[in-house]
Amino acid sequence: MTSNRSSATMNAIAAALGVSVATVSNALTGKGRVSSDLASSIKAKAGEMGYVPSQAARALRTGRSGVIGLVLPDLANPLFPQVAQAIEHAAVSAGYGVLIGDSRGETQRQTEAIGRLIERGVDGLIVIPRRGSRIGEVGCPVAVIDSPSTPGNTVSADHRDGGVQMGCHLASLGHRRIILLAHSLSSNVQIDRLDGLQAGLGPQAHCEVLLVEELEARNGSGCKLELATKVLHENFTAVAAIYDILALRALTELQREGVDVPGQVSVSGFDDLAWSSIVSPTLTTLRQDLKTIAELAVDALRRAIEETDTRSMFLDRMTVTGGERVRMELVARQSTARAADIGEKGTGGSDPKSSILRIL
Amino acid sequence: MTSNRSSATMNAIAAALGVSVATVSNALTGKGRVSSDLASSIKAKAGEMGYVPSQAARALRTGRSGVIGLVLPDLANPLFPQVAQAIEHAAVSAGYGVLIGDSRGETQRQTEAIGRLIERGVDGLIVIPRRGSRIGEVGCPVAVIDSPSTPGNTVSADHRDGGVQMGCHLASLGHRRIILLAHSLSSNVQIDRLDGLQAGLGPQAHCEVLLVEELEARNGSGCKLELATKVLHENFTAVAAIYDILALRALTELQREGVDVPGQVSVSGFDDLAWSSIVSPTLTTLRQDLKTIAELAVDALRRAIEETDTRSMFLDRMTVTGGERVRMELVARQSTARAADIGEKGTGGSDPKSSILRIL
DNA sequence: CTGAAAGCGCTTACAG
DNA sequence: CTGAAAGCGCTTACAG
Repeated sequence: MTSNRSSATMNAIAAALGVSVATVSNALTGKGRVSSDLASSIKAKAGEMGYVPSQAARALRTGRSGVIGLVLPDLANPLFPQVAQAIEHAAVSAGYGVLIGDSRGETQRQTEAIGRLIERGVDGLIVIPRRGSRIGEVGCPVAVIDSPSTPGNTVSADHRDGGVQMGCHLASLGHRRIILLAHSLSSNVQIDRLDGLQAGLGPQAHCEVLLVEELEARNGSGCKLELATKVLHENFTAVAAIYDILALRALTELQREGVDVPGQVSVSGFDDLAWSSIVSPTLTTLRQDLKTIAELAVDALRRAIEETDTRSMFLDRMTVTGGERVRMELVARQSTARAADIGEKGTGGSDPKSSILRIL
Repeated sequence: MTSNRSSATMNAIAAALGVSVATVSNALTGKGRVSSDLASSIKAKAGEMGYVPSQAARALRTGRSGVIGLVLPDLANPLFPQVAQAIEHAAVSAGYGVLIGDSRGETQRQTEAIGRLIERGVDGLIVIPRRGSRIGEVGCPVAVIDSPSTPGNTVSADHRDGGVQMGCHLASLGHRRIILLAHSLSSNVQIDRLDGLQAGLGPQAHCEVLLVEELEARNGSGCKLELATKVLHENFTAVAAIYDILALRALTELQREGVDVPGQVSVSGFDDLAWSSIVSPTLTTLRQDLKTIAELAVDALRRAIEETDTRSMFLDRMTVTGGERVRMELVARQSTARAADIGEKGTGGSDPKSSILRIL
């Protein structure tokens, strides 16, 4: 059944009330061409009969499905679900349904997913492109969420500014020798963050960029980062990771080697994943304002969709642009706390090391 | 546009070829009532003209949207994305689109989400119910993924057996005093896992169940678990957490207190989240076979949907049952390794403590 | 303010 | 094997 198995149709309502379907339609959609008395009795009847409009019929007639597609590079990646949740919410609030398409990390699947969603009749698409891929013309409006540095980007967190914030934060805590831990330079997001970090730390800071992709190419995936040695022997006092997963990897590895965080070295991440406030020490990170990003994306898409109807059908280039940047929010937690602050956090009290060793 | 803005219709194809739309339809849907010659030339023409079928028209006519709804308790929860990914894949393979509905952790929203998806015309629903909630009659087929102990459950991982596996694993490593770390007993999944753990550990084991929900009710959310004291003073040798997030919390807290994992205490989780193999030490856990679970759920739903057409429309009770259990797979990693094994893992070599201290 | 009618693009008995 | 026709449930000019 296209809708509820036993749902009444407009025809049934019209028959029950002795009016025409046109009037029922006008009353129910609130176009206002019906006397308010009739309108209310129609609405009452509709409720009573359990009327549920047929989206299929409406879509066929109006050419609008009321559904948008969400294309994600990899649903299993920990940040995207939060994005998906935010977009689902924004879309539902705007009256859209959300059809998902997962690229599972492959560019080709991304193209396939887009194709499938379009065939399903979506009115528009929100795409978080796979690293380094670009979205071509697809014949329907597309809002892209990526990095401000990505051409065609519609909206994204201001990753560079986030980096600047974190850089300033670390600099203000006195850090001068910092390891910048990234995965790969093929991602605009990572480049923006690194760039911001360096800018925020300032010229007097000595930074060393560690690329996990390279390390793993040499030593196998899941290899040690050898951070402890570096920290201890080369006097680095902070590890600024480009996203929380890397921070977690660094944090646990350091702890395992007996290095105290934040006593001997501070650790920070990006994105504020669900567990960031649950690990010990809790992780200093930057939170994306996914709610705002989602709302801006959905809104830009909605406008583009509406414009499509108004404008000529020949207009096939439909990429929504705008390039809005949404500010990230610094969340300072224990992993970058100064010794004096650690006690206040309420969980470091009985930590034997953090109260003895520290370098800042 | 319901589909591609400039897509040809069957009418256009029929006109171009001088045949009837009925024939075009029959040829394109492969119902086989058309001569193979004509069929191929119609298909060729369709391809050439860039024909994309209108899902809306098809849905209106057939009463089937070809879309199923996926209702999740909380997309932001780390396990569900993996589930969503698996279901998206299974559904797409079965020819369905997937509309998402997120309950954001509230039972009421769950009901709303179900309603919205039904109004959008989904053919059926896959629901992962919120803890403790039950899905009432909704007027369309529903497959439930939860715990075998949940009434109306269609398919799920065999959480109890997973617990048994982990229990046996720990017992075989010599553990006799184990802390069982759970969040709450209001979840069937957690109860099943705990139950299995205790069964697997056997009667000679001394288990203590620690409920984080209770702890946090007393000491505030994010409070310390005070595991180190317990482990050190009460001679517990293992912490078996009911899911990976709790294991991570335990692991980092223990490490921070200077307790060596697995040297002094083993830690294990459930679910094999993305970061489980990246933390140090890597986490011993149980992997759900989400691919199989998703396929079984989609398949059960598909059968129920097809049955709906065949059977009387009066049949409104449509909950798909079955109660299949899918075996979980134990993934033994460093966090429960015996000392002799740690060197072999290739990353514990330079760990000063794990090679010195151990209790097993 | 209300209604009759056309039509969105398909599929499906039913004839031929 | 092929086609003419009806109809899925809506919305939207157009008349009245």
